[in-house]
Amino acid sequence: MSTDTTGSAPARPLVMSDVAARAGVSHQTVSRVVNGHPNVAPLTRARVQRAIEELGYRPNAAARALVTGSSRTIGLVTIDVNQYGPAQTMIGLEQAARGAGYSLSVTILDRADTAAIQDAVDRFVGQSVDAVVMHIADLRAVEALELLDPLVPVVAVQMGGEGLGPTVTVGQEAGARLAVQHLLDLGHPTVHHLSGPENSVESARRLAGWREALAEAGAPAGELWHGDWWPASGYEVGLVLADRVAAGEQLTAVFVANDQMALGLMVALRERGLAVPGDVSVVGFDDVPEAPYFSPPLTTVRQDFDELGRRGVQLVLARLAGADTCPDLVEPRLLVRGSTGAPPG
Amino acid sequence: MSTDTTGSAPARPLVMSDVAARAGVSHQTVSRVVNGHPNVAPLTRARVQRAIEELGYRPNAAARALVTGSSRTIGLVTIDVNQYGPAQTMIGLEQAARGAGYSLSVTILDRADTAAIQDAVDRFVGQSVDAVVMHIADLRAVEALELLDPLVPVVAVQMGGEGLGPTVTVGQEAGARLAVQHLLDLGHPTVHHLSGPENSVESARRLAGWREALAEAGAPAGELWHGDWWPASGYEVGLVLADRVAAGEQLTAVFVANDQMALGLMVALRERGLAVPGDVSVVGFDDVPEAPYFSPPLTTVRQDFDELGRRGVQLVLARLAGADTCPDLVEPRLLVRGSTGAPPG
DNA sequence: TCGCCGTATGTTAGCGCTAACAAGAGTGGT
DNA sequence: ACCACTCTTGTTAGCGCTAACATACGGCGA
Repeated sequence: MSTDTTGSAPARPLVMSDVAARAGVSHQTVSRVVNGHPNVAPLTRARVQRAIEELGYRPNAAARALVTGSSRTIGLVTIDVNQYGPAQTMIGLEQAARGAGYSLSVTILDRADTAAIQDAVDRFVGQSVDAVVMHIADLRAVEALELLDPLVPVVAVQMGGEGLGPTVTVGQEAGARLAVQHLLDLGHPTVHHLSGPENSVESARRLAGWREALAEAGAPAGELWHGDWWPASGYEVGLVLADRVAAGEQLTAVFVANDQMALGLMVALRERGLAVPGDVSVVGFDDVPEAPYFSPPLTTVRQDFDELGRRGVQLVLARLAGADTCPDLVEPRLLVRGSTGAPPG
Repeated sequence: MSTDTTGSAPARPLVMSDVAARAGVSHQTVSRVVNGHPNVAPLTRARVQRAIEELGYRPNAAARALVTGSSRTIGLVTIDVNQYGPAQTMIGLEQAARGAGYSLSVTILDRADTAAIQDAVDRFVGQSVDAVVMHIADLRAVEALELLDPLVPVVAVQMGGEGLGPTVTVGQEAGARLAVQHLLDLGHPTVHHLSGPENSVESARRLAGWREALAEAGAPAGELWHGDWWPASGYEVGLVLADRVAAGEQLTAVFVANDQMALGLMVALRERGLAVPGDVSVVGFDDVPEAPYFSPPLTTVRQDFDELGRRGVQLVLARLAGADTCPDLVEPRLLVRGSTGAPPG
C-alpha cells in the first residue's frame, strides 16, 4: 500500500537513484536502508524510508539476483496437484516460503520422467533459484533425483528418506500400522490391502507398513491389489472383492492406500449388496475434506500436508544456512469414523 | 540432457564467455545463437551450439531479465488450490506457460483480501514478471482488481467479464441453464438452488443463470440456499430439505453450485431415507473426477479447467504482443449420470 | 596537539547479459 | 577497378543493484 503523495501512480519504473535523489543521499545509502544494514544514521534512514514510501519504490529483483547470485526464489517441482495431498502440500510450501521472504516458482510435471525432472531442475538453475523442492513421490523420480548433481540445494518432500539429502515425509509406515492395528483390534482375522501404483513411494511405504503390522501381530498374510489412486480403480477392486465374498470367502477388512480409491471400493461393495462396515470394514489414507461425507463416513489416516510443506521450507532454510539436516518425519493420525466395525458373524 | 564430454559436471556456474572461448567466438555471437538471431553463419552457429551442449550451458535468467526488462515469468495470484477447479486451472496455466517458454511464479492467498492482492501484485512487479494472471473468483477480488493500476498487464481468469481488461471465464450462466433445463425437461415443476458463498463470482453467475432459465421457462421461482463449497454445507442444507419433504412440501429437483456440496446434500438425503433421484433429483457443477463414483453417480456440468488455463496464457501472450482482446468464453457441458430422473408421483 | 579508530556516507567496479554501433569481408553492377 | 551494398562478427556501453574500497568527520587517549 504505497501512499503516493505526488498524485497519480508513476508509469515509469522507479530505480534506486530516484529514491536517492528525493532523499538527498547516494543510491548506496538507499541500498543500505533497503537491506537493513547497520551504520546508517537514524535520521538518514528515516528520510530514505519516507522517500521509498512516497515514491512507492520496490527494488528490482533481477538486478539484485544478478549481483548477489540469489533470487530469493524457491523452485517447486511437483505433479498431480489436482489431488488433495499435493495441492495442500503446495499451499503449505508457498505460504511458508512467502513468510520467509521467498517466492515460489512452480513446475507441474505430467509424468514422473527422468528427462522432465532434469529439465525442470536445469531451468530452475538458470533462474538462479536458491533451492529446489522436489515433491514427486515416484520411484523413478527418486532414481532421477539420486542421479542428479544439481548446482543448487534440493530438498525432497514425501519421497522417502534414504540417501536423498534433506528430506521430509509423513510417516507412511506408521500410518499403515495405525490402520491395520485398528482393524485387528476390532477383531478382524486379517487385513487386506488395496495399494496405489507400483512405482509410488508412498504406496510402497504403506504396503511395507501393512505387511509389518500383520507379521508382528501374527495375523495371516492378506490379499494385495494395486490401483492408480483414482476412484475407478477402487471401484473395480470392490467388484472383485464383492464377488469373492459372495462366493463364501472370508474378506472382512480392507486397508485402502488413499481415500479416493476407498470411495470407489465402498460404492462397488454397496452396489453388490454388501454393507460397510457390516460385511466389510474399510480404512482410507489422507483424510480428504470429503471423507466425513462419504457413506459411510470414512475411517482414515490423516496426513498433515500443511505441516509437511512448512517443514519442507524449514529444511530449505536450514540447508541454505549451512546446517546439516537429518530426515524429518511428520506423524500421521488415525481418525475413526463410520466405515470400520467388528467383523460379521 | 547435456552430454558433458569433459567428464564430471562443472561446479562453477558457466557464463556466456566460457562458451564463447570454447567455440572461438565472441560472447555476443553466443548470445545471438542462444536467442536465435539471423545473420549467424551456419558453421559458426553449429560450433557454438556444440560448445553449449558440451558445457551444459544455460543462460542466466536474472542477467537477461535485467537488460531486457522481461523475466519471461508470469505471476499467478490464486486461492483455494486444494479444490479441484483452481488446481486444474493452475495445471492448465502452468503447462501452457511452460510451453510458451514462460515460467510461473505462484502466490496462493488464504483470503480474497484487497491488501493481500495488492501486495501480491506489487511483489510480482518487483520480480519483473511480464504479466499477472489473477484467478480469484471473489467479488472483493474483482473490486480490488478494478482499483488496481498495476505496472504490468493483468489477465483475469474466471472472475467475470465486465470491465476487467482481458478475461477468460467458463460460461457459468450457460452451465446453469443447461442444468435447469435438463431438470425441467425431466418434468420437474421447478428447480431449487444451493448456491455457493455470496461473494463468489461463480456463485453469482450460476445463480443468475438459474433464475433466468426458470423465468424463461415460466416455471415458478425456486428456493435458494447458500453454502460454502464444502460438503458440510451441502449436508446441512440436505437435512433441511429432507425435513421439508417429509413435511409434505414438493421439492423434487435441486441444482447445486458445485459437486462437493452436491455430495454432502445427497448423503443427507439418503440418511433421511430419501432416494436420489427417486424422490429428489440433484445436479452438480464442475465434474470433479470423483463425481462418477458418488452414489448415485452425479449428473453435473463440466467445466474444462485445462482449457481455461490454456486460454488464460493465450490471452497473456496476445496482450504482450500488443493485441486488443475481448472477453473469452469457454463453454460448459452437461453430463447426465444417475442423480437425475423424473419427479416422483 | 596529534594520531588513531569507529561511524557515516560516497565512489567505483562489476554481476551476465543484450542492444547499438563499428568494422571487416565478400559480391555485384558499372 | 571502384563503390555501394549485404552478411558476419567483434567491441562497447549499460541495465539496477550490491560489495569493496575510499573519504570525511568526530571523539578520545596520550
